[in-house]
Amino acid sequence: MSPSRHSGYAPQDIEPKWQKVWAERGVMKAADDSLKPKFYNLVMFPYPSGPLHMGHMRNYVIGDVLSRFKRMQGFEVLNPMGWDAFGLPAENDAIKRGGGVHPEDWTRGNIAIAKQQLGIMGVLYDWDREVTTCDPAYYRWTQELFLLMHERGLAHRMMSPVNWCPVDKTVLANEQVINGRCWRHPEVEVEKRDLEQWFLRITEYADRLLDDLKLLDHWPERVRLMQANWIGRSQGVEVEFPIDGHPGESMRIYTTRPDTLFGVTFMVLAPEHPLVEKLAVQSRRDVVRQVVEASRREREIDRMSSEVKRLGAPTGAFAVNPLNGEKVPIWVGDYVLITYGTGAIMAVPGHDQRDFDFARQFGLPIREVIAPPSGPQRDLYKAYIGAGVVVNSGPFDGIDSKTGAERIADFIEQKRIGKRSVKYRLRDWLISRQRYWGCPIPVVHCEVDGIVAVPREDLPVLLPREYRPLADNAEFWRAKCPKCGRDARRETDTMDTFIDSSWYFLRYTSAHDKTQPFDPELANHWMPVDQYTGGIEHAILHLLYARFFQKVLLDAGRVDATEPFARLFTQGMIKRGGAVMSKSKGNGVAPDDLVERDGADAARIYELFIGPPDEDAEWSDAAIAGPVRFLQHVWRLVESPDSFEVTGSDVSTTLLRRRVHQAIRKVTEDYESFHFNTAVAALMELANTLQKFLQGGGQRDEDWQFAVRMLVLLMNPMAPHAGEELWSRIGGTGLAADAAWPEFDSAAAAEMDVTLVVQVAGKVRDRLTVPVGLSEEKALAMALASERVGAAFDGRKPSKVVYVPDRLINLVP
RNA sequence: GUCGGCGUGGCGGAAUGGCAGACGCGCCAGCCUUAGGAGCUGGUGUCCCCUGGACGUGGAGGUUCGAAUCCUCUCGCCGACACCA
Repeated sequence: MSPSRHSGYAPQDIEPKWQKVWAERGVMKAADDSLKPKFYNLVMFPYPSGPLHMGHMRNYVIGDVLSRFKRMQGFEVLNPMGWDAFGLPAENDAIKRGGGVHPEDWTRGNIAIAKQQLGIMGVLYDWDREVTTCDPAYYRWTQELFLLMHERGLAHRMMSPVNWCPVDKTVLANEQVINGRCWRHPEVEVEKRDLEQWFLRITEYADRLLDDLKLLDHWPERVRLMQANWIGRSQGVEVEFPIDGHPGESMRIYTTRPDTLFGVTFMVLAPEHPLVEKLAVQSRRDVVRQVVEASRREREIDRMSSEVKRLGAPTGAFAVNPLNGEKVPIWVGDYVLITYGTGAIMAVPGHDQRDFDFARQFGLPIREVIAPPSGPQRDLYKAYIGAGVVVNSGPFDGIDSKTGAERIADFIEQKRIGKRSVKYRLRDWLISRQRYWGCPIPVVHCEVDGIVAVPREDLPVLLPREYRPLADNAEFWRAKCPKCGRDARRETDTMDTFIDSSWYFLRYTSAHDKTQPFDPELANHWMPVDQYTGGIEHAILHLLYARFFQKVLLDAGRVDATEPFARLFTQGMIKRGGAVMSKSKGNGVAPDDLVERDGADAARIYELFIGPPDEDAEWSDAAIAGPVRFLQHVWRLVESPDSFEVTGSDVSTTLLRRRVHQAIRKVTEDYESFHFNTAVAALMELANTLQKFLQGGGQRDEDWQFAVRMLVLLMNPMAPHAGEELWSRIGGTGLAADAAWPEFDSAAAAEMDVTLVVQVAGKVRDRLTVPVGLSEEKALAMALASERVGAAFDGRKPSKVVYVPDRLINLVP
């Protein structure tokens, strides 16, 4: 059934019409040379994995509302769109279908569908700037940026343990490892193999990535916190422990608690630590090797439980505590990570829970060196990890642990047995993927010259059309060394797709540049992105990588902005049936069906009205009726105001004017602050006021015309098709999309009378209608004159009066 | 375990120190109507001695003239990270 039957509102008729007009007139084309202030509005580009559902669409609707709003406010808006088109799902899907579909065809097909879906939702972009990361015209510049990283010493090859499926004989991405098993062969455990991999040295930027978070005061606090935790800077001390009986050999450890150095009762090496083999005494070698092997396998299996039994064995060697000369045993233990700090620790079971558990399990001694302020009694089941007074620590006894940590660190540096040091949990970024559907890494391996970059003029290194691993494609990997001309082997790894998305926002600023990744002048004109909108799932990786790229490009003199995204908004997910809407769960709502039944405008408004956009929301199939009725209501108000019966109401012309100006103020503020749900509510209220005005027999004079015009313009960013149609029907000049945003008149918006709440001891006793700005004396007199209040005081004076003008008066007896 | 977020009618939510429940969904009653899943009017937190009043924002305490809002503790749900020395 079409809603048109009763209100005349027929979205199916008007929506395609205006979509065509917007496209023909290039409404969302951004001019590089405009005199208007620029506004770069960016929505995270999608991975085209299939048709979009209303969960995805929320993001694009929010972005579109903002673009349209900012345009009407007089900004030159850059609002581009593209496709994060490389990646595993394309290959997985091809595999699922027996290899029948080429990843590229699958991807291009999905792009075409998604693009069409955005179109029918009335979401506009400057499609002239469209980028697709799997286009050679794009990835050629991804390769160029890789070369830039390589030249700057930021891209390097290094041995690294990777996940290896023994059946497929291939490396797996982390996402393809499920509970330590291959996603396609759950019967076999994944192995760790050491392979040479490409890394980007993001750790060199750890400090700046952390410190510059302070500049991002328009980012959500929690995203900044997540990034700070991910980078994980800690300050501590590295200390050398000489090894007993191995002159010249020492064990370097890192600790954030130098105040506990006198509490060391043993040392632990990570199983992968090179000293393990060297130090293990003959009689211990087999046991130690067993632990190393077992922990190697253990690593792969989900270790969610904190009650895991530790793996460990003594090496038989001893280290000497450089502070007190004590000999302590060196163990190997699976709880020490080779990837953090020095891969070796001093164990202080008295004041570290993990060391405590290990000591308990293996019967190692525990010594107290920090006395808790609460007294000397110690919990036998856990370590005391708090601050206190240093004890059993020779010359440092008696000082508080915080000062003690500094004194001992000073002492260590004076004696040259160690130094203060900063560590990060952030690792270098492993970007190699042994996968077909990705951007080829543009280097060649030559037996004589080693790793040689492909010269820029030879870019792009084209991904062959033939779908099979690049390492198996001799036509691809057979190459000549660019330096010496000998036969060489082309790199067959492709890049992590997060690289493609780390610079796409720069490409939009000059999407057709044939000589460079982006034109620095245009990039500097548009950057930074004024508003970036996307899912919270990208709070860490994508946003960190993009910030890293921006800083590298800043250092290379290619961009001026320190940070790429000035303002960030992370929208919540749409759930249905309690689960996040997704293709795999089959609970997605297709925009196509909604558009057909209720129209794009109703679908858009419902998505905005569903709740605060930064929070998750539960989809209701029934609740879209509200937005549908709202649009019909507005249509009827504008197109057939005579159809409202005059039944009497008290909405005067003055009140109508006032409500209109209040709505302008409210809706403008709500758009600015992303409170779209309350913006919709404000427009619904305005429509209800217009109806009351008609029912009160209000004349359709200038004030009425003004009210209608404002209603249409205010709703236009959210319901642009109905907005355009009504705008043209009421004789608006040009497109509503190009109309100037309404300004409110604060005098016209001001109320004459307000409701003053009268409280006695904080309880509401009466409500008085009083003029704005009433004096306290008059308010008090009126309050006491009130029957229900006067009775409570019976002629006595209140002991206290709290008066909040235009709001309330509270009388305390 | 660590960090963070959220708990308000039957439902989505509004109110960020000042009238709790705006706006909408659903529901109830009525009107109109050859019947539409339309439109219009009124109602819709709980309870009571019902022109009024008491209680009410997960729970317990606190600060304040006044708390959904701030503080402490606690319970529940969700998310991120997870042996980071």
